[in-house]
Amino acid sequence: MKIGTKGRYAVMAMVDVAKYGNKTTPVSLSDIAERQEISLSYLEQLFCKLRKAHLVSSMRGALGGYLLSRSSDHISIADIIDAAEEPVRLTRCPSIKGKGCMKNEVQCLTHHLWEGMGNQISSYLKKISLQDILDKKSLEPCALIESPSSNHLEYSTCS
Amino acid sequence: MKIGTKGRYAVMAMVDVAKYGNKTTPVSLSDIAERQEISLSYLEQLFCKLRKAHLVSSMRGALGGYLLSRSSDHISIADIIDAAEEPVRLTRCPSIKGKGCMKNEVQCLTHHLWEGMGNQISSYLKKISLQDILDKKSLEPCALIESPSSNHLEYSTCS
DNA sequence: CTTAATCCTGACTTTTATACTCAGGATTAA
DNA sequence: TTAATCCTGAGTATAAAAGTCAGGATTAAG
Repeated sequence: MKIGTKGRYAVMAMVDVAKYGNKTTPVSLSDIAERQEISLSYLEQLFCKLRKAHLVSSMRGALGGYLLSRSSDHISIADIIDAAEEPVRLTRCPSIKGKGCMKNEVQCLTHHLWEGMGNQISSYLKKISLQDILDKKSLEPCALIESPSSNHLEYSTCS
Repeated sequence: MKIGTKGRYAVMAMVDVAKYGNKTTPVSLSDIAERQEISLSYLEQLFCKLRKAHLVSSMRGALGGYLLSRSSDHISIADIIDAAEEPVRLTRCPSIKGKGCMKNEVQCLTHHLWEGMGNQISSYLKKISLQDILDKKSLEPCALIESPSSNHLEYSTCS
């Protein structure tokens, strides 16, 4: 899993749909574009993916727009990012997932690390739902405890 | 914190130094380049940063090379990545760290999320030392528990 | 004291991925 | 019939990443 603007925009847009839509009234992309300051065409691309991932359903025609296809507490952030962001595989060796790879030892030693980190991120994002974001209760489970000296520890502080 | 090849190469190179060097014999970049299949000039750039971050010390001249400047169990992966990777700030609003930002509500709701995630990653990587990687005990603390359906959950499976 | 191996540095180029645009079609409420 | 919307693919432009190059500084060994 990787997180770039695409994923971040997708999350923002979904929060917008969750906030301004309900079961009967869909939210149009042009409204989202305006509120979130994201280009309309770019949103169209994103929602194409979100729809294919069954996170939203669309209503075409005038007064159309998008609706969440499940309730906001059953959509996790990981769901959204998985849908929006294309999978990256910055790999150099032909290891099959699960099976270890056969190359140079030192290189392979680090595989566990990246896998572990990916799991860490995705398990974190799986625990957080759209509704949690609306309720602002996204932060508690993760201890902010310290990172006093280490600056530039920002992943992307701000959307 | 962001992780690209730069950070990954840096970790691989540091593991290499930890493995093939000791207190008296430094490891030359040309050896690392060959073993890890990373371009020499690129390594030179990386080690410039690693040295400035006091993670390695250099010995110039023939038979020179790099040494860890602390023992391998006192160097965390977070240390290495912080040193190698330049900080990203994919931000659109002028919020100051700590202080909340003043813009549009939905945008700001997601800030907590990204901050939490950054903390999640860095606290994970802080717990893992170079020595842990050599000992292959990097994976245990992080539960691999499940990710059955969700494929492309790879951050970067392979170096 | 010369040489070869190394570190050191900045500037440059190439490549790739991202972010974004554009053009046009399909659908449907009013 | 019209205007608002979704829908899609192809194209472009920008920026960041990855990698190269050229040349200097330092030093162990012969």
